Amino acid sequence: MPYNVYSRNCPARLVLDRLADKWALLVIGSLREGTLRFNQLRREVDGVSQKVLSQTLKKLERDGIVARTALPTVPVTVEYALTTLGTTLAETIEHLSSWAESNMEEIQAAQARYDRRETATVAG
Amino acid sequence: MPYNVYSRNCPARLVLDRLADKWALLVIGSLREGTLRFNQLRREVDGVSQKVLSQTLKKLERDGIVARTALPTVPVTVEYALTTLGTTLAETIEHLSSWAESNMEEIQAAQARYDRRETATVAG
DNA sequence: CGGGATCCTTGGTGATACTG
DNA sequence: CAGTATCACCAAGGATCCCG
Repeated sequence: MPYNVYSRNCPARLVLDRLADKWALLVIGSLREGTLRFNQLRREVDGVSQKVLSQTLKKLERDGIVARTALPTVPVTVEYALTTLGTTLAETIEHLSSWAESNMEEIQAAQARYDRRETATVAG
Repeated sequence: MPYNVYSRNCPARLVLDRLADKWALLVIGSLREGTLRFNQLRREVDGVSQKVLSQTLKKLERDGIVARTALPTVPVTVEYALTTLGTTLAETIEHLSSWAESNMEEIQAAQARYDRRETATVAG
């Protein structure tokens, strides 16, 4: 193989880098249920600022993952939806999401164990 | 349902937030092939600083995804490996990774299209 | 309503030096 | 080898204001 995914200049790594974006993941997940407008998305993805949401959507649009449609209403209405490509990605992300849901208890238990060891070390 | 994954205080979202970490993803991917030592990992994950690698490993250890073993050699040898939990996560990430590989060409094409439109708009 | 421009703060990042 | 500590730096992110 010419290069592996972990190499800085591997194209797949570039894609992966972008996917490893908390907000992008959350936006894609939100759009799985259907088309949303800018402020709907903003409310759905709790904690995202307007600036970052705007940036994120622009990137995703550029990547062909999200489609942006501006309706000529007054005031303007802008709709965001997943493209076909985006839908396949959303399914993949869904796996990650459900993994997180299934294993979060185990993770929290591990964290508690780790933290107890930490303080125990300090104490004794 | 009590809350959705996109809510700031949803436990699953907390897990997801952490997973949306480029370096964590890359580290987990690297460990899929087997145990690695600190500097091996550092070489494998191209571009990671030692500070960040250290932080990342500590988080992953806390989450019970990675196991850290210090061998009493001189100088000390520290090995990192995936736990059982980590292995299941690695499989999930693999899906994401292979999605990226399969679709990166389409993404790059979309980007080129987008950029052409951009400059076209500017030009005329 | 959607989103650009601006300012300002935080924290990620790299380089360097040091310890066990 | 496997880190920790420190510093200088820059870019990402939040808050705010404003416009079409």
